[in-house]
Amino acid sequence: MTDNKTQPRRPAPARGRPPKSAKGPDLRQKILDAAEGLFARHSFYGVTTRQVAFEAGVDVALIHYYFGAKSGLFDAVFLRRAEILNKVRLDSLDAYEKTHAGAVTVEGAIQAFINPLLDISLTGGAGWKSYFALVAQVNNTPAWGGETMTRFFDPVVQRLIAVLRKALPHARDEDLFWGYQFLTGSMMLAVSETGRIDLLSKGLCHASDIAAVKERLSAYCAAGLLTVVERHTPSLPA
Amino acid sequence: MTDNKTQPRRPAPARGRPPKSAKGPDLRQKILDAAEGLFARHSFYGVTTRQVAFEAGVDVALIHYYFGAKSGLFDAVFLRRAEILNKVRLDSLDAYEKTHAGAVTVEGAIQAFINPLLDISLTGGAGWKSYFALVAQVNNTPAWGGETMTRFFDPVVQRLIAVLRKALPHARDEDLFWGYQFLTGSMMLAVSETGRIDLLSKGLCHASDIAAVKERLSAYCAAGLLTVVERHTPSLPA
DNA sequence: GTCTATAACTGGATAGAC
DNA sequence: GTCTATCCAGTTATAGAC
Repeated sequence: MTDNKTQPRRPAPARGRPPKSAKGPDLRQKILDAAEGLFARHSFYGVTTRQVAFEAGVDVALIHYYFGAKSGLFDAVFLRRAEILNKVRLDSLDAYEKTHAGAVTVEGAIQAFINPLLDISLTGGAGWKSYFALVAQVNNTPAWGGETMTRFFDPVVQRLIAVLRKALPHARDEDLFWGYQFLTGSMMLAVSETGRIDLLSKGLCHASDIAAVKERLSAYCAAGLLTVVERHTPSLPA
Repeated sequence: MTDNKTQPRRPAPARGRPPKSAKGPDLRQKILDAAEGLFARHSFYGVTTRQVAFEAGVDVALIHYYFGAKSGLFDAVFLRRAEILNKVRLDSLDAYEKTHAGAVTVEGAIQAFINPLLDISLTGGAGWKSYFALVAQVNNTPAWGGETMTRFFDPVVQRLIAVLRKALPHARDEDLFWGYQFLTGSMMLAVSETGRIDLLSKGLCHASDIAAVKERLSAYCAAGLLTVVERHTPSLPA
């Protein structure tokens, strides 16, 4: 978001977590949870602060107290899990590179990038599922999607590209970037669980079946990337 | 859309095109054009009917006269090009099957499905670009995206699946459906041109470069699908 | 920190003149 | 068909009491 025309006018009373009072339910988190679910389903403009307040069991004014303008709430929702997700994925890529030094494969690198996300979707609960749906939505928003995705997630992606370069030293960068673009499109649509595949397959497949995605997605992307790269470097050494 | 709680109350005075008066600019189309661009960039709730009216150079009341409620306008935008697109793609798949009877390949089928869309994006102008961005956005909307995509585009997709079955007679349907799911995620993100790849690649690649997509996407998806299918049917005949 | 009350405004929609 | 004028429900946001 970072909507330039609606800055929070309050002096941002609570940066980070609520200063004192480790009070039970932690209303700040409840607001974020409610907002996350609603934004994921109905987009930024499709949700009112009142709905968020109602869903969180909280007064409307409290939202402004904690987050300033509505766009501040959105940013907070987006940032909260981005930090966790980035750390998990960077660690995964680091670990893969360390344990496979000199024997880095395309599929291995892609798995190290994709699987942490799918594992979180499998075990992280409803909050994470909403979050992924939200990211998928932002990913496909021309107005500010490209910029937001870049701002929050670029470091991990650059890290993935770097590992892929080791696996494919003769690949052209254009092919790696386009390959990543295709990958992220598939991955984000899969974790946003829109239910389309249920309808399309007449109940044979389920969008919520992330295990089925995990079984297939990295093989799919790895084979695709390899083919694209090979078309441009016909005689692959090694 | 098909928002159940806000039905157009007017008796839908103009179904199809404005009855008489083949008057120059055709305001109905101008409204649709304006709405298409705005919805694509800012989503349904992010656009007001007043904005649409302003952009179209038309009075707000006229929008309600032609389309009833706001959701009616959205549906009209979505439907207008869906009909054209479906026809083009069905024809393309038919033509491919006829000219390659008995020698249907995965990549050929996928090209027959993807390329008409990419060609339209390449030559169809700004309206079509907006339309694809809009479809991409709907595709990733959990609330009604799955249902809407199914309603408008299922026949073509089922047709693609049928052709793929001929190319891969031993493939399991689950793999074909998941393969399609991955394909549509990549394709729709590519044609929504969010500009992310420009930032990510620091200017090396351009989201608007649909020719680059066309060079790579069908090879990518075909290789991916083939790999997924093969993993489950190790000894491929033919 | 939390809630009440309300200001200030924007939104969709329509009646009725032309 | 198109525009003027307007209704009014619902929105963000805040001031100020507790």
